[in-house]
Amino acid sequence: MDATIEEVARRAGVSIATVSRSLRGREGVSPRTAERVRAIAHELGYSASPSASRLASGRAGTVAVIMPFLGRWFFSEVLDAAEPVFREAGLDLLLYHVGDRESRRKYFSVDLLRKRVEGVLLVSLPLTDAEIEVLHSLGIPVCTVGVALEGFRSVTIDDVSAARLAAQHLVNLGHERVALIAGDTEDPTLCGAPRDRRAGYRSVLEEAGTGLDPGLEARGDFTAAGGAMAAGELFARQHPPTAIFAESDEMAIGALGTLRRLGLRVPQDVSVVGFDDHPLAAALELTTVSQGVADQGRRVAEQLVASLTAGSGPGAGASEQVQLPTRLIVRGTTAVAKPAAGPSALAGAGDGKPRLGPAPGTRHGTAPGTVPRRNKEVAPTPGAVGLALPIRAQVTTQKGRAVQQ
Amino acid sequence: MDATIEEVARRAGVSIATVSRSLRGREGVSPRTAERVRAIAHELGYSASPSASRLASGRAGTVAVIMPFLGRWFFSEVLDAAEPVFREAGLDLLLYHVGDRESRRKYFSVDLLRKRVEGVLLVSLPLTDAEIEVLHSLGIPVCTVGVALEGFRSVTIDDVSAARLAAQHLVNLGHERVALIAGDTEDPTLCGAPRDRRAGYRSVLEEAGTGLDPGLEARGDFTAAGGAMAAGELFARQHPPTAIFAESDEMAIGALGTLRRLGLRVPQDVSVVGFDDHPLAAALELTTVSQGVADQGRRVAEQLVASLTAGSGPGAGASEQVQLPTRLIVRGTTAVAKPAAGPSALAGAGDGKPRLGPAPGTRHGTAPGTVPRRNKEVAPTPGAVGLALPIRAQVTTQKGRAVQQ
DNA sequence: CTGAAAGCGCTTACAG
DNA sequence: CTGAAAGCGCTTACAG
Repeated sequence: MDATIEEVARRAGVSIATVSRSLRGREGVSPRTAERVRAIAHELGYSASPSASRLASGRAGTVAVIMPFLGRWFFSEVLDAAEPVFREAGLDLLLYHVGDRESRRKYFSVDLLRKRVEGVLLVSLPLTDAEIEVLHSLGIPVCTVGVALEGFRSVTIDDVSAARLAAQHLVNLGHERVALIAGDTEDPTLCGAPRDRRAGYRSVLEEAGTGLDPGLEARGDFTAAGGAMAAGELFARQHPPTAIFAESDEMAIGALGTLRRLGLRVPQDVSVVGFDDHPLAAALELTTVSQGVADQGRRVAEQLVASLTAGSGPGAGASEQVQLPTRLIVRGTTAVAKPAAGPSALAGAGDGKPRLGPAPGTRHGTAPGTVPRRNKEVAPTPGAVGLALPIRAQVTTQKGRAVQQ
Repeated sequence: MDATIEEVARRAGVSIATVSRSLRGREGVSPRTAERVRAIAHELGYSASPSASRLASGRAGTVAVIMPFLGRWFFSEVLDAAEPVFREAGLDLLLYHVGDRESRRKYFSVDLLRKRVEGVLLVSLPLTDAEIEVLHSLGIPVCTVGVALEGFRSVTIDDVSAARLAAQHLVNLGHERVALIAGDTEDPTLCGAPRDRRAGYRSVLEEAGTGLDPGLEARGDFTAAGGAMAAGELFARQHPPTAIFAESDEMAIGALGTLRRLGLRVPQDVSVVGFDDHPLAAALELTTVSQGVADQGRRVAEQLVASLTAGSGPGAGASEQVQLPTRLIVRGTTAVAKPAAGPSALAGAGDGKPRLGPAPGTRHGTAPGTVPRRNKEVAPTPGAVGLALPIRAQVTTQKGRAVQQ
């Protein structure tokens, strides 16, 4: 089971060069010889030592996937979709989790990557100029997903347009106080998604003429707990919102929990839109913006594999920037704004203090009239177009009415 | 930046042997020399070629993490917790996703693992005897998490006892028709978790004297969509349950969605308990069994690293089986069974047909009196004890009452 | 089509 | 403490 190439060669009565050529399907070996060698290799359970063949050939046969989070849905979904592509291409997948600044410095010191991998897939990781410089100096293909980097191939969505879909949907429903639960937009190490989604949200509100209110923005850190906290803050303020757009489904679901505890009904009292189309969003009937995460993962992996096999051929170094379409999926958490609800409807929470505890005597649920509308309304973004133009998406209700929003 | 050890040696005026020793912190080098060599190596941006040093030393410096799913929460959480342990130990993490039978055969053909990694972490993957045989023949440390394998170290929980916590909780609340949403218990390739959780559930029901009703079990495939389907089936049957225990939070959340669509209130009409303590479970106030997934991931990684560094020392080959404790976390989705509700309460869904559509005029929500009780009631399992004894867990309510259940 | 040989860049006994 | 040299197990020009 632990045979070496020399043993195979001896057993087959050929040179090790011939064994190597036969096993790797090279030209220049007679079919008969090749076949015999393969049979013997199989019989001996031989397989080439990766380190030896890497050292001799100079090819690492490995790609690095670098992610800042492993536990969050977006990231594991990308990994799940990318992995089979690499496997198919015969590439080993070396996983790097860069969390803190410390590990970042370490991984981007070239040492860790150079001589070790022949390609890098960077997932939603924004980098400093110095880090980008390091990646360039690696001299190997680097592809990114979730964030576009100057000079590298990437697969992304248009976060501005995607966020506009969500915000516009709420504005179209008559909401005048639309809140944002943002990811961490302060941290410069975070990637462009939170920045762009916020920009999209703001642009819609500005166009709607409702003006921007800093009191309508809160931070949720892209986690359910963060979303729950953020919703708590929003409804503790002087003028609470009537609708919430959360930059991720996980935050939106956290917000739903808080709303229930506050005794606010969804969507009667408050509408909520998420972002991602997390599997649980469908289960919870959460209206959301689907960004086809699996697609992104698969595409970027294919992009990297292509860069690897293309070698230094024509266009290999070209920084192809693919932008995938997104769409709004209207489910049960959004509804027309109440005629003139005002803060009165929020009596239970409008006392100026966060009220995360339960509100006895109130209920949370989906109103009879709004539940039936499900999963039927989608609005594709321009896709592969990066302009933040006003979205006039085609929305089809279950009854078949086409609506311009 | 691409210096070789020879260049460093020349530059430092020493032999490459000395460079190697200095850089690896070996004994037998004068401090002065070692320091100078390190300085020059750093200046030249030198780092040893992994494949060369692996070939020369025979050590792979890499561990394989093998998982059947990358997208499901349990798996990404384990990965997230295990990764830093390997990084700390200077080990590369090679990720293997074995889904279909095809890729399994491939990965377990020894070739893929041998000569490539020096340790294997198997996540919740049940194996055939042949596959286990292959792992043994690898001759390297193999640790498993989520499932215990004969002859290998492992970190698991007592799934039987853990499931009993959930079922007993429901029985104690007076529920006489407790349903199970199981993972795939038919598939022999699935690991012991679904089998054991079902066993725990059944044992409680048998002890409770309510008897076992096959009509109270449905399959959910460990996904939210599967859980939603399963709940639909359960409530389409002749005698629907009044409580549900789902073998994962994702399935439980899917079930919650279905219940809402059916117009059934949680927990007034139906109680629901999940399994995992998924981050979203807290947000949704889902009563669940916490199994400390991050703990399991960290522990098993440490176990593997220990096996690696212990080498063939005393007890290195011992198959240490660690069993971590679980606990019930009572939140807002479980409540005392209705006095004598019977199928009447389920009028809207008791027509014998799956009724996944919305039920107009009904609401879903958390009752005033039950919401306040949150996150305070926990019941540790015996931990590290594998016996499926009747659980008499200590449960403390928010009001401080101690309850024997 | 086939083989002998150099070489990939390290590590590790073995001498000194 | 230090160095010269063998060797890890392959791949790849280079001859034939």
